[in-house]
Amino acid sequence: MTIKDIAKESGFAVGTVSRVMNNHPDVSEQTREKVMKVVNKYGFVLNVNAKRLKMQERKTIVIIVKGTSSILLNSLLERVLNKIGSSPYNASVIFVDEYDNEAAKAKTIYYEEKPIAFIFLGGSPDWYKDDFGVIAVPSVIISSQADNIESENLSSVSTDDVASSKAMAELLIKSGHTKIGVIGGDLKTSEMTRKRYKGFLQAIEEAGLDFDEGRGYITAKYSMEGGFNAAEKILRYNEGVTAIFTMADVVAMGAIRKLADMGLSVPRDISVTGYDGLITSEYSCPRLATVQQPLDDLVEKGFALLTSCIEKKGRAEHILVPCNITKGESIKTI
Amino acid sequence: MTIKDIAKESGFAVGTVSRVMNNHPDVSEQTREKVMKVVNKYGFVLNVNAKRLKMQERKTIVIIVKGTSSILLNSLLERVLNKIGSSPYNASVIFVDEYDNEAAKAKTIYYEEKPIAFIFLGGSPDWYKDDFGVIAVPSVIISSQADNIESENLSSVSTDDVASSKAMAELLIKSGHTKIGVIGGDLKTSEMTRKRYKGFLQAIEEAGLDFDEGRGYITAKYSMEGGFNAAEKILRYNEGVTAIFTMADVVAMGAIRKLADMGLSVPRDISVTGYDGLITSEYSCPRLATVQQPLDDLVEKGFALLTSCIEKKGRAEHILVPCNITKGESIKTI
DNA sequence: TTGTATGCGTTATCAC
DNA sequence: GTGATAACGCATACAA
Repeated sequence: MTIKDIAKESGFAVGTVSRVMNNHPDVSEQTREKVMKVVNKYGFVLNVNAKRLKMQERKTIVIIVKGTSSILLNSLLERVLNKIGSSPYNASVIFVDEYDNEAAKAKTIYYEEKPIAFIFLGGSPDWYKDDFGVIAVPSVIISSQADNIESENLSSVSTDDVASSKAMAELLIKSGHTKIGVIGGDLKTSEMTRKRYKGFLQAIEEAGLDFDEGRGYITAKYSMEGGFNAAEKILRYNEGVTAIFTMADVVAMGAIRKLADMGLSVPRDISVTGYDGLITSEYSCPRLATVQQPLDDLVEKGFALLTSCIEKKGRAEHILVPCNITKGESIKTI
Repeated sequence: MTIKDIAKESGFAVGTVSRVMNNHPDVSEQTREKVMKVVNKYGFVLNVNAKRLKMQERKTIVIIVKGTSSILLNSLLERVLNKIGSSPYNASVIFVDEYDNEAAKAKTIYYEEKPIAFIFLGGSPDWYKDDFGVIAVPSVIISSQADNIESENLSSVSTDDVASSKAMAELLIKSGHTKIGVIGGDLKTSEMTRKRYKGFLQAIEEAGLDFDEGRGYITAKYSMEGGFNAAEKILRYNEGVTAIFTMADVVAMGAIRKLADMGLSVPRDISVTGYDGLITSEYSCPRLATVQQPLDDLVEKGFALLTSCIEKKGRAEHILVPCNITKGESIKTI
């Protein structure tokens, strides 16, 4: 069933049918009706491949999500899809593996699909240095900073990891904690981890506290399992710690679970902080002290930036949005 | 940049370039190398639209996910994408809104994209009755049962909700609970909810217990918030309940949070059961008694069924896979 | 082994 | 307002 068949059956030419299908104004109401009757009769839909080939269509925004298992990224994705749904563009979602190079993947897609723009959800700006060069369409990284990449096309909207992390550490310090352990990501590979660590260290330093970078920092995967395994090490290597600063809510939850297994109650025996502000953090027992990622704001600003780059040829920008600290119930004042 | 350009620069004809690009055997090694050199020079990639138009390509499996916010569905999606990644097919992911008619959406996509198959993640078999008729490609619903739809193309792989639910209720009863409240979904719209309720009622009946269907069943959204709001009602309407049977882990978690706010500790003061076996249930405090959905098995069988339908023209089937009950720590023996 | 020519289904540019 | 026709970029049957 092609436009040709519709033309034949309705008695008009293909050009006319095409005009009807695309709602062109220069076709008589009578003709439109006749054609539509045949179209509806067969439930005919235009062949998108032919259409796209012909139109060199560029209406698709490709969303590249780093890993499917992150609750945070899925929340962002949900919002982004909503945004795109009520825009003239359409979305194509690609999931790349946790440890894959998403910029290289984007490059392939860039050539193959010729999207009008890219949205990256999560991801490591480090990749982009090498691979982003050829991508000549507006792109935005949401939730990771990319101000160290000098590309005319790549924007980023993120929270200020250093400042937020520092604020959370300060809350811990203000609550009387002086011996704090940290469970974070891999400092070698994750820029985000480095930033959050930096903020933490700034707070420690400004408060004049001690921190043993060798023993006080435990590297873990950003997962419940990661937090679970790391919690024990924190206690073993750091006698007298009264608080654990983690770099993700999931890590905090894993840690809290492990502590409970060790007979330690949060916050009675030890305090724990999270990061991200997942919905779960509001319902966990205890409610988590966490850095609230402003998801709506992030997506709102990111999408606005992207469309401005697409339509008005605006320049790429790097925006930082502020975070709120949620105190929760997982910090004890001592 | 088209194959024409590559042809011109490499000194061969478009046909030859095409054959090189598609790894046809009947092209000399020398020619292949020369062509590839030019291809690599520009990072040239074939235009997928032209290619698909020409080949009438049907290699795409469309995955329709019901809502982005379900952790369970995202876990399934992750596994399905992995499966497809190591198959000759490629995936296209579509998210439909929680309350949308996914079968109608599938119908549109069916006409537009002409996929070779559909995979539905979650969803309400009810829709399919009306809208599935026209979809003449193999499809499988994973995690929801569809044995009441008589379509030659629609398979389903799911757990036996009635049996699993019954087993969970029996565990509760065996632990000494006789007055149990239920927090479930909307019985009017959700077949899954009806099945889980049916299993629960069977256990109650076989044990000769009483259950007040009017006051004992509280309808809630499948979310933490839903469970949070419903928990209080359960207690208010049912004096002396010692256990709450919920139909999802997220609901259980919301309920547990509410109970904690009311000064009630699980399982000391009241027992709570979940359903789904989310990773979170293993790390929550307390660990949740839950029905473990065998995600790997579900996806494995679903994909096998689908490919058999695609390739060997096997018939659609409705498979039930068994669930395991995880006891967790949220049930008190009384 | 390689080159040439045709058509996939659509849109847009002409004519009429 | 409508009809004819030339592309869009590719794969392939056929010719060389």
